[in-house]
Amino acid sequence: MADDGPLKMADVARLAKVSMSTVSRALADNPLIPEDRRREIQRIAAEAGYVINQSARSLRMRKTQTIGVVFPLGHDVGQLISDPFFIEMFGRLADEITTRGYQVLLCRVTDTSEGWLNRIIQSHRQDGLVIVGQSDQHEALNQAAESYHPLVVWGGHLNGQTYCSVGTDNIGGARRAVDHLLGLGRKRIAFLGMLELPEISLRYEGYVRALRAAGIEQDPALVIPAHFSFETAYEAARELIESGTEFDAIFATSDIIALAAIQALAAAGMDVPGQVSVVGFDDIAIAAQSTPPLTSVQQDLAKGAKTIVDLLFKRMAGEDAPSATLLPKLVVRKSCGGTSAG
Amino acid sequence: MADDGPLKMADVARLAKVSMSTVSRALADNPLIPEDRRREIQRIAAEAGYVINQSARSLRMRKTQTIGVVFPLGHDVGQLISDPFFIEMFGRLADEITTRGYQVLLCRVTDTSEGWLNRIIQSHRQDGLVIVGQSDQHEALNQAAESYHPLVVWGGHLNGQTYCSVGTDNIGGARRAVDHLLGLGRKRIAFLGMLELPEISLRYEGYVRALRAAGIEQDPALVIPAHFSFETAYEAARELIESGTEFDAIFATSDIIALAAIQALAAAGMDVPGQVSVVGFDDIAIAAQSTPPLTSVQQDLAKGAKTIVDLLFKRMAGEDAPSATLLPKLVVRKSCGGTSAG
DNA sequence: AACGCTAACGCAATCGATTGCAAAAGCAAG
DNA sequence: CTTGCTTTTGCAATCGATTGCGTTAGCGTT
Repeated sequence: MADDGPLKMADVARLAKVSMSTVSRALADNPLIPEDRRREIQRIAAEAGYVINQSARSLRMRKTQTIGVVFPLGHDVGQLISDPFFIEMFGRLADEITTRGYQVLLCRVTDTSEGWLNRIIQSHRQDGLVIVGQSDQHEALNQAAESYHPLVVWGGHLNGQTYCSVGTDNIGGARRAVDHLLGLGRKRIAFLGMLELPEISLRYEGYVRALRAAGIEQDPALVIPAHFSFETAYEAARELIESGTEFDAIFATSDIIALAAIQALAAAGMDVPGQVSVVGFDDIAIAAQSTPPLTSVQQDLAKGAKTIVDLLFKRMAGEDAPSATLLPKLVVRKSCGGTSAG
Repeated sequence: MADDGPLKMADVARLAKVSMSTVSRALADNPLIPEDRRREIQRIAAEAGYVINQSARSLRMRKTQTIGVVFPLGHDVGQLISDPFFIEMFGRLADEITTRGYQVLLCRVTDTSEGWLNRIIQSHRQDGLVIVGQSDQHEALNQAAESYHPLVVWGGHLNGQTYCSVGTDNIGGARRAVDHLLGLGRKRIAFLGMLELPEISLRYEGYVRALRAAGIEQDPALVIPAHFSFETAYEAARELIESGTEFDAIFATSDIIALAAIQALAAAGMDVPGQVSVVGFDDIAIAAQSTPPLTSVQQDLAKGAKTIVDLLFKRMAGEDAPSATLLPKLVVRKSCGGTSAG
């Protein structure tokens, strides 16, 4: 019984024959109320099926017990968050956040006009923000971070960056991947990815450095723009193949792009790793299962997510947490030939 | 300038030299305020970087512009939401929800003690709920639906169900899959899945009906409990193989389980589809990419998500939307032999 | 009995918006 | 200049909790 109308705290107070103040304090386990009475009130509230109205609580306390997770997608707007990498990151973040007793609000940004981030921040819907991927919003992030502290970004560490970020050493990871290909004797290495994205441009930097260190001249024809979706990446790879440009290896800036490239190569009758070696980035779960299994630069998402959330909570507590960089690891599988040559 | 302190509506009122009431109405595009004045006030607010505080708004309006998406996971508690099927469903739901101007709150239920659903509902953090998968909470759902209307469940349609659900015809889908295996001449068909979950038990029902219709006696030794995670499913398949029980086909109740089974079979030196045919369920993206490509019962998630959200919004508007069933489709690939025999 | 001190408790203000209702302003007709 | 009507505008109550501060109760001393 008594589960008809939505119960308010005043109702519980009436039931327990005390004031609202006392109920509020009792439910909050405030030691101002003697322990036995606290228990009693909690029991009465639970029995009546009473639950604190979070809207009211949030307003009064000026906190929501909620963390917003944002995927800017300044590029690829309106798309489903489909890349397994993002998805896994989201899952891990959700785990870390809920473990700490907070809720997760997914913010899909559909309107990236001037001030989009400020609009999210000022809505006060969340106590802190995780931004997954800088997209092309570096400047907006810098600006927002100036006055809003509880904010951590997953992405590369860029020049003139004032916000707190957590990310893999993109340059180093790419460098290691390309070095590996070079070690296998590959010389015409194609680069697939969108240079407009900061993280990708860092990977490009690693690619360039590896080539330079090996004394190999880089060929602009080998740098191909490719989005994160399977279809567009497949298309990009197909064009590379049909262009007639010679190449003996592909460094793809995400596993999805790598897998799409392998399919495109197979469709064109080219053997992987016989004719072309392929390396991906992220080391998502499917990488190990594909045919052939994919060599990839592994990002430790579990650790990344934990670091992000740790830093965020520090910042929410007013401390000033610094950015962090994770070390990538090259996982060698069959897609690039020799099991561990080089 | 003027982006230091969090602006309140009263501040905007002062800037615009009108009362708060007028600002509130202007920002809400209330025709009570003449259009030109509305525009003017909106401009002033935007320029000042003002954003409505959602906590306050939610409290007063008794609505949050937020939909909660819940993964009960009564089984497998504490796990990351890792199954690609759930993930894709989440992404599609998020798309449908944000498209309608609502936010998405992910509710990971960590405490399934008595009244967990009521606790979510009464917190008033959301205007409506989508529950993904009944888990083992059929009764709790039935009870909650009695007094809480804006709630739609993804899952099977069960006996004595009073809540609104959207789901694939599980019995029919399973029936079609098993019929296909039978058509290939398979007779010893193993069933991998957790019967405790309502949807899976419906798929079992389809499995049983198919066998019965073919006049084949079912063998309890062929029914193997298997969770949704790759590792546990792999273990389950390995045990089936090592048990020595003879079988020439596997009907897996999810693609992840099917993929794990294929790996386990390969590890045991058994050929798919030569010796054993395998069929999965869901037709997730990887299914087409695996080796061999997986035959699977396709669930149309895009349509499912749209239907769920459509029904939910109808219910939020007070209408009484009925449950819906989607028709599954068997996608035949190489993992079960003949390209389309049967 | 009077006093002092602490432990419990409740009053009422507060968080920041929305909105019913009444007042004010604007305008046309008499 | 009234009167009567419509269009604008603002006052003040409200949503449902939390909490600073003052009051009351309870108990031990002298």
